[in-house]
Amino acid sequence: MIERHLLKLRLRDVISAEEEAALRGTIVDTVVHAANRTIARAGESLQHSTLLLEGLIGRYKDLRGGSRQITHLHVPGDFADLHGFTLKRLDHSLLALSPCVVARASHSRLQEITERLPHLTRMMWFSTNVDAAIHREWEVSLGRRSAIQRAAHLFCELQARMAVVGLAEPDSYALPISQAELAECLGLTPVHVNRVLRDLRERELLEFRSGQVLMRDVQALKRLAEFDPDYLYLQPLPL
Amino acid sequence: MIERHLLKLRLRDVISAEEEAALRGTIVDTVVHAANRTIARAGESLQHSTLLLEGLIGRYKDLRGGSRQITHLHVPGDFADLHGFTLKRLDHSLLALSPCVVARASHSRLQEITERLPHLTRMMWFSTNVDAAIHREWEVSLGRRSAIQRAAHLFCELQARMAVVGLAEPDSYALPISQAELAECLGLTPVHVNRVLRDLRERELLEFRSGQVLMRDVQALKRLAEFDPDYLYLQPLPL
DNA sequence: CGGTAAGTTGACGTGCGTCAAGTCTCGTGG
DNA sequence: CCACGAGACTTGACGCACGTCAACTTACCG
Repeated sequence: MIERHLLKLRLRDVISAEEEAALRGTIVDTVVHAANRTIARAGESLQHSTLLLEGLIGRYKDLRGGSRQITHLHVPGDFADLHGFTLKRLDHSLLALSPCVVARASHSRLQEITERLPHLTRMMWFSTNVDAAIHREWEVSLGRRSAIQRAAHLFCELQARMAVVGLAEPDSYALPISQAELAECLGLTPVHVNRVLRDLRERELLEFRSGQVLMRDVQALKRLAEFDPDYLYLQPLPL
Repeated sequence: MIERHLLKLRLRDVISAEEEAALRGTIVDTVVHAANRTIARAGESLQHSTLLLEGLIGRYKDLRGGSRQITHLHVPGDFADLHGFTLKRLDHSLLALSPCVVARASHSRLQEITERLPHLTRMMWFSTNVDAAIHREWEVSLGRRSAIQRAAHLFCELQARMAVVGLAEPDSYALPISQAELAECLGLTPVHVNRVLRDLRERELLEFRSGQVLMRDVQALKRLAEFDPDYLYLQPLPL
């Protein structure tokens, strides 16, 4: 159930059997969400954190005027709102971008972990800090990169993150998301995203069709995006 | 020394005398940095976290081509890189935007806190999660708000955060930063920031001159920015 | 009083937004 | 099997917010 999450944690540091059991013990149930459903709304107070098992989840914030910005994409194995454990209410909403299966981790059991298992607590803290590092990289994209670089960077990031949990080939992966939703990640309009995708296709860098990403020239794509995976913290370093 | 940091924490929850002492005990020394000096460079491994006592610090990332994006501004009382405790190396650099006084908190003593003081550990975790919430709001600004809204939003955010640590009046505060650095926060060029500031001035919303912010019409400014301080988590909620 | 960095302004260019009219895809019901 | 509708995608024409370039002013400091 939480195997993919453990894969990610163990990339960083050793997780003992006791820690693994404690983590498994936080899960109280499993829920299925249909595509395009809001899973949690900004401002709600929380009793659980959402661990994504299957599908794609986006964190987003609405603006007056009806537009919205997706601030983070979650792949299977990610906690979508582990930060909700200390924040108690969310400043953003959660959206199922595709049909999703999620496990729900009880905050009271997470609290017990923080009382008894300092090392595992540091690992959970670490997870939320990596999320923040991803936010920073998205700020750089939104603030300083051109539309095509932004798109290329996002595709590179998702390949790297999906690969960790066994969901990506070196040059392809499933990304069940519409161009309009991509636009909400990239701070662009759907029309311009469409043009950027055509551009990437015509340059023979990448194709994105019917929820499938095919990287035709991984090296050139990473060069265009200035992609450096260091900010994902995928190397071992004991806590 | 760490009074301003305690002010922020105590806005959220009670800090016991033992916890306060432990926090004070993490500080090993105090360092002064001149303006425009890089305090820590992306990629370096860390033994300390930086608590800002006086001045302004920015987190930034460099891009090929020489431009850079500032992803977060720190005011006195903030840890600029508490996340460095679990990340072990930074994905961004730290820049003293004005002359700064910082206290350095030893990671080994922070580690002891995580072993002995679960509640204080949750408070520190909370702090880094608020930083992430601020990153999200900046993503919204960079992705979806116009230049003038972005600027207005940043000025509102900094007023709220400075006020918490006693460094802002309801309508004014010191912000020792150049227009070029503002541009690096806002994802704009210095030239355009200059025009936006003139626009804000001519609309009689806000003046920014010689490092001083004067909000001439706070209500209208917040309306323009769509500023809602919920994402700063300034209300009490026990952990 | 001269040098340097910060701020200001105007003329002009362009990347992305807007608007509008398609086409393509696919699920549903006749 | 086809008709239909709805949503996703595509494309072209045009507009504008912000970028670029360059000249100038102001503030500050030695």
